[in-house]
Amino acid sequence: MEQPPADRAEQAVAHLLSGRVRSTPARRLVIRALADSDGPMTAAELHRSLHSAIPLSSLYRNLAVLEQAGVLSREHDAAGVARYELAEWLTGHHHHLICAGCGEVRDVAIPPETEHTITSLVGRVAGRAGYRVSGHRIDIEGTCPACLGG
Amino acid sequence: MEQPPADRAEQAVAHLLSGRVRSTPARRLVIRALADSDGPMTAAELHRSLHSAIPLSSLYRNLAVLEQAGVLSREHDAAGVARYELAEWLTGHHHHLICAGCGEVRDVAIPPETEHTITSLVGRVAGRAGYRVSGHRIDIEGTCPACLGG
DNA sequence: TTCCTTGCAAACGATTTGCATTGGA
DNA sequence: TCCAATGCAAATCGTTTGCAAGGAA
Repeated sequence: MEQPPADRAEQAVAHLLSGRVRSTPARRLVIRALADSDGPMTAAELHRSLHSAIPLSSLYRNLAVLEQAGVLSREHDAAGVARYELAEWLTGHHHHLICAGCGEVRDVAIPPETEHTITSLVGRVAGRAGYRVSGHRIDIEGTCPACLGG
Repeated sequence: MEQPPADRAEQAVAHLLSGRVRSTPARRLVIRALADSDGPMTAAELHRSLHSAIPLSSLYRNLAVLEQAGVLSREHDAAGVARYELAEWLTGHHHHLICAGCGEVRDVAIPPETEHTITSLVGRVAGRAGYRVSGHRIDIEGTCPACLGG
């Protein structure tokens, strides 16, 4: 969004090396695929997109390593399947547009002023409940153009 | 939130009957348990809370029926486990406070004016992407009081 | 050498389903 | 009566793990 996918991928790899995490071909492939995607991907989607170059078990193991390294984050979609994307410090803060028809998840950014409003509101509401806030996530549910025109 | 749990449970049962869905003891138990909860519950939590009165397979089947009937909704938590709660037309619109420590999910409401602001903003952002919006969900991630004091 | 990573196959846990039986309207 | 709901056991599917082999530092 703010910067080209290739740069984000580089940053991610650099971050790995700065820790004690190896940069392997498989990991670079995964990072690249996620950097090029316009939304979080499932393990199966990654597997397909990489033409089965990485067996599912290795893929899952690498996803776990990358998640622990802080390079990517995991969530679960409406079907309960895990979806992975680059961590927010790489992609920039954003939210998700989720199609009720086909289930696709697409990144979307909202204006900084509104983000700011939401952030402070969220802090106030959570503080009232005694929580210390670490972040928030907004999922916008709707129907995508493709499913609308069907 | 706006109305006592018992009323919501009654409304839910009435809604079942108004459709072609039977009101069975198991379903009433599930509805009552969810109406009394202050956050979405997993099938395992429901099973435990009902002292195993309903076998897991029947529980899952009833949850599916109730979801299709529009009486409850399903989401998936960070662990990928399904959590069920009464549908919003019964509970009123609300969001979730999620503890990163223990994983508990708690209902939280935010002020109507802010909701309104968010709703219109969300509509604008999604519209720009060609989506027709049907709703939104905000998850506030943080640490609950219990986990903070540990 | 010494770990870390790999790939296969087997194990896992949440959820679903087949089937015979029970029960509500 | 009759279709829907039940309960058990077995199957399913995404995900995880044991283990032996391969690679990088």
